[in-house]
Amino acid sequence: MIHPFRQHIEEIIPLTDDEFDFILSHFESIKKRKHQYIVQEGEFVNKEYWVIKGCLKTCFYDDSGKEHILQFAMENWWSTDYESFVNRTESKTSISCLEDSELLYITYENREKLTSEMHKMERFWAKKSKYGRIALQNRILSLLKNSSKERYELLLEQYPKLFQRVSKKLIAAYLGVSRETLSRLNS
Amino acid sequence: MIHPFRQHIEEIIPLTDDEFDFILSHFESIKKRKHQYIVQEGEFVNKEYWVIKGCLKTCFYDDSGKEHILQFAMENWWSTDYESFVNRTESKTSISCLEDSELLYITYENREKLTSEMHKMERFWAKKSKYGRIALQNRILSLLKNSSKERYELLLEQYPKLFQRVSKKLIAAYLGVSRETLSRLNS
DNA sequence: ATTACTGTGTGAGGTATGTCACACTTTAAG
DNA sequence: CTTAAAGTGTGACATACCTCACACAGTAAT
Repeated sequence: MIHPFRQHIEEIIPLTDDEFDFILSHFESIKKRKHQYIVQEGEFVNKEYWVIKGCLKTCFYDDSGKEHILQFAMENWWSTDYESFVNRTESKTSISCLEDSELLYITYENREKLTSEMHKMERFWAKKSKYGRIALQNRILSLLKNSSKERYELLLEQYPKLFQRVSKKLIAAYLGVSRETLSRLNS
Repeated sequence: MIHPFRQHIEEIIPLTDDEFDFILSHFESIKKRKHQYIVQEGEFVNKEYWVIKGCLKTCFYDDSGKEHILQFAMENWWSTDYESFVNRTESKTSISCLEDSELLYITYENREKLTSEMHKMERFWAKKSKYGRIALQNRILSLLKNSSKERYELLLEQYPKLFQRVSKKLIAAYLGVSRETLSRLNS
């Protein structure tokens, strides 16, 4: 059976067996239990994670202590505090497990090494970065132009599986409304 | 005098004279007047622009016809409908000039060509893409966690020049509030 | 100079959303 | 099994923000 991570990379760049083994040798795997943290606010993050199995949330808090969600990550998604990872600054967000999770991760140093040793991976990450940027841009568009109800429906349409795995409170924190308002959107 | 575009690239990657000339040969320049469009919604965008002089807005409209602003671009900033440019899809946004403007642009084909011919530029764009992603991420963080007043103050702090060149109506459309509300924030 | 257009501030009133409170159910922990 | 904790829905009320209206200043076009 083909490794799900290989399948993920090959959606963008075809690989030989040797190339995949070489890539994989730069990663480690790790298991984490529900409620455990992968990244804590204020840390210097030097790993980027890929979800083999499980579900993560990237969250942050406003001055009144209210939680907001930047991103969920389910199977085949990447997660890290991107700003901290790229700029070597303190993380503004925390990442934790919503379920018991199995992850691959690559350190900053290994990512740099792999980027320079293997041009295919430089191209892979460049593509990923482009797509990530487009997704974020569309989220901003949606935050500005759509009502809460519309944002709720768009999310439901795009990621129906999320609603079976994640509490409404967290969905609300992602959409930018209170859980009470989210609850009343259906009526 | 050093070309401002060279200076811009050299903030990330040092260049020889020949390298810069080679890069520049892939670009064209163009002048546009205030109110003219660079990109219109629905078009397939195949150019990426760099502002030598002037000011652009990237805007889009909700169902009620209200204008929202995704991005401003002043001197030394890049602008295009990134999704359309990367994915070869129809643009969701329009880009137009807020002042008479002077621009450099590169076509999609030339960008691909330059990326493959010159590894330094592949790295330059990869870096730019990373930074762009971080900026967008921070905008989402701000939209979720900060009040309108806080967003206003953060923008004023980060881009004071913008307020001397752009109407409050457009600032409001960028921040995601009505111009009336923006006007009342100061009191 | 005249006219139109755009930008800006401010009042009045409506609406969407937030906050607090409580009830009840479901899930997790000892 | 028992108890605590988290998730969910709903009512009552407060509030931030939107919309519409109007006034007036500044700018551009004829």
